[in-house]
Amino acid sequence: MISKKCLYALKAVLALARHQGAGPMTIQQIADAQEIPARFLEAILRDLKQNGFTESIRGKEGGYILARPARDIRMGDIISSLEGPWYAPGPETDVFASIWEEADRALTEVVNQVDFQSLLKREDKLRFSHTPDYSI
Amino acid sequence: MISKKCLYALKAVLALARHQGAGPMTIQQIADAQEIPARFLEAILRDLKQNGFTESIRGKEGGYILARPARDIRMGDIISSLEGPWYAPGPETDVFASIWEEADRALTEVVNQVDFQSLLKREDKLRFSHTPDYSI
DNA sequence: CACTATCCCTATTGATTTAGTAGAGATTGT
DNA sequence: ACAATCTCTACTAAATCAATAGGGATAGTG
Repeated sequence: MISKKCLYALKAVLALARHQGAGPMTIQQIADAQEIPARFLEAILRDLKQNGFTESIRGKEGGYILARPARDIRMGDIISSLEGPWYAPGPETDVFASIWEEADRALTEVVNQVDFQSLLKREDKLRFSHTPDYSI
Repeated sequence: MISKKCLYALKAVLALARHQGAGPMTIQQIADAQEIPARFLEAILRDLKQNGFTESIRGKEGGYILARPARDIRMGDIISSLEGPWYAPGPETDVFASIWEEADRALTEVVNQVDFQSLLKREDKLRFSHTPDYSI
């Protein structure tokens, strides 16, 4: 099962992507926007920073920004940096090994095809289709 | 990460597939063949039975057999019966939901293409290619 | 019938991971 | 100096995982 930590990280990066160009976002802002426990998010953002996805500005007026354009960050990048590999590539060469590898490739291919720019677009479309239309 | 329980289950079914037609295999035999803790395997085989993959014969001369031909049992069947879904299909329709679904499909497709008859074949080939050849 | 090898069921345990929380420190703009 | 921010280490409660334990039920055999 995909961990909450990873889900939170994805949401946080999405929030930062949406905010890109508008200065840094504080942990609290991200936490509020995405309903993530702030103290937990703090640790997650530190991880993301260590992995080169975000940069931080300290002190007053500080916060987090994306280290590169949303277009250049893929879901798969975030996931694989936070989750360990989902199967153990042990030294034993049993029958299953090659299948785990193939499954891993299939999974990776899907999440690597989605960058955060396209996620923003997807989100916009979703919002559009879910917003009730009260006009007459 | 794929659980040991699931790995053990796959190995157990593989052992039963190899033994098919030769009467029931005891828990202990399977445990020995696949290096699985016998008491743990016991619980796993009960699960497999409940899910319709194996049948058991009680009493002396008893043991486990596959409930259907190896050809008709796929890796994916075993996995999805033992592991919960690897992502939580919640009611929230966020941007990620459709991607998790796609990833799930990709994964399922891989493991559903492999049945235990073909695993036996693969294993034979592996053995062949790994057996040192001492002839001169 | 007694015996023994087997599966069957419930409960318990120890280790690890997950999902946070707490408290104090360092940095920066005003 | 002050306040708002990030930074770091440590701690904890709950859940899950990987078994283990102790009987019970069943069936073949002499």
